[in-house]
Amino acid sequence: MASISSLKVHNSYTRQKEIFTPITPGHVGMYVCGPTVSGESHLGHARGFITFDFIYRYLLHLGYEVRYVRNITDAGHFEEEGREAEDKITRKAVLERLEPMELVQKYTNLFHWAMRELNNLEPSIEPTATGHIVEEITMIEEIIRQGYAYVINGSVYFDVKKYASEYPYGKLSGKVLDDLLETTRTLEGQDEKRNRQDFALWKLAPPEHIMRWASPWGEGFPGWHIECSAMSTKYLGKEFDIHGGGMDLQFPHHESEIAQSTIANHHMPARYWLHNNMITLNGKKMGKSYGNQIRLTEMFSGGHPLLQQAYSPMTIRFFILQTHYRSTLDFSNEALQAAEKGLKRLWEAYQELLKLNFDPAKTRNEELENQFFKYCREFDEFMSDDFNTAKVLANMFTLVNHINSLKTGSLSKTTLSAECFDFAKRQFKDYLENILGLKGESKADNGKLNGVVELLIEIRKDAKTKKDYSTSDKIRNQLQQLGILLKDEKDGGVSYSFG
RNA sequence: GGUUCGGUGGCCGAGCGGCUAGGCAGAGCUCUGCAAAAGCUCCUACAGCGGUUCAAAUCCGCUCCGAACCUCCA
Repeated sequence: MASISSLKVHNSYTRQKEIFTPITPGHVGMYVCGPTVSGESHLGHARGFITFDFIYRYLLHLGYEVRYVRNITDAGHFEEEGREAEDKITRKAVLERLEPMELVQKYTNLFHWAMRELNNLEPSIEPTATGHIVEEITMIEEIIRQGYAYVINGSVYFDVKKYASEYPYGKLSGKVLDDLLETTRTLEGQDEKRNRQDFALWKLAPPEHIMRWASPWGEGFPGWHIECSAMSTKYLGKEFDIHGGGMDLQFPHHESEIAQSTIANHHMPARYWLHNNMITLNGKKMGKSYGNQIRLTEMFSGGHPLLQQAYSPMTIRFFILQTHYRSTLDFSNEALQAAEKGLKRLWEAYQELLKLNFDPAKTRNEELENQFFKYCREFDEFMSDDFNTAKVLANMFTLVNHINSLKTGSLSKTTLSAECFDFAKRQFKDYLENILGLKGESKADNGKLNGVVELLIEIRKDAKTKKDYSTSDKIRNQLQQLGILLKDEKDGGVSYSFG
């Protein structure tokens, strides 16, 4: 088992791999930016949430007590700074003629369903932005008190220029304030802000807005960035261990969180900033701005023009695990189909491994044994090196080949020691199921159906004995059409699986 | 335009100074009544050009190409 002290993570803030040392020994506080529930999640979202899921699972595996906080953004925020402020949820609600909270509920439910399908563990706390208006207002008041925010016409803005003159604003995202000044587009209606880079902490709600809350500055709604700062502070403290999210959130979202917390709490919020990379489609980031997202419901059903078939949740999870989380991952049907087949082969070999045991009648293969020990031990090493799931899987596949060889292939006359089998089984189970979060997907486990299939196998066996191959092939082919695959094993037995 | 990060075999992707991951696809063979699965074998790449080094996909420089962020975005 990997020791806790050897975990290394890539910290976006310092741009290097660092040894992970928690603030409170044995405990980890992790905050991950959750979904905005004004629409359906797509493949790109899945990558982020799967990434932080296996990170969470690995921290648990190492023995940490983890408090994993992932928020739900259910309060709309302005579409674009400077333009006419509009509450996203309100806007869509008007279009769809739904109550804003009805929409929030619908997409929250859908999000939870997708997370379960993908086998993501539930976070320890899943706070909502609208449930923490009080904390958000309190934090804004503190920032005003410190002199880093100003009130204008019922809205509150963070004074980025003043902050940047005293603190390293832009370090996380690699931005220089002067560059931002030059490159920020000229937008209408920016007049009320002192500087264009200033961001809203609180926005006055126009009369037509439905979602609105009373505040010292009038009725309005919180800025996007303040939600996360208020909720992470409340549940994880002024300084916590890990802050995660997609790379596209580094600026302005996470940069702003750092500024807010630094002023209100006198602390950088997180020690380690972890960011997952994007999924691309034809070389372009999958995302709202490009209108090229494939929703999770579409992935699972195959109902999208770009999809040649449906892809199961585990196929998608495996597809994502095969790439390091900080690399871009390119979507294609070919890649997904490769993932589907690879996962099937891996999972079946894993099931075989669980059945294998030391066989005193066979020769012990010490060379192979050493390889099993080495490769299985390396799982720990790879995961502890910034969560390299791709390398863990590569090792597994090498062992898949050996497992199959031991069973029926070129190594079938040899065996491994009981200790070796035990270790390999334990490592595979820990990693595949507990850490990578994969699971079997065979649909039917119906006792009656199994009975019927077994009966048909008996009948087919009789036919085969009589060399009545037309009957035996008919049974096999018909079952195959129903998605039930029969395999004649070498020992004369027959196995079946629901495809 | 600024900042950052990339360009690896038919496709997807690890690796980031020496030991030429892995998956999928393709070819041949073995097993099998035939299939399927599995095994064995083959296909062996690092954008281009220079440089550093005993040794470079890996370090440095230049060129070409691409992406992300600078605006809501996982």
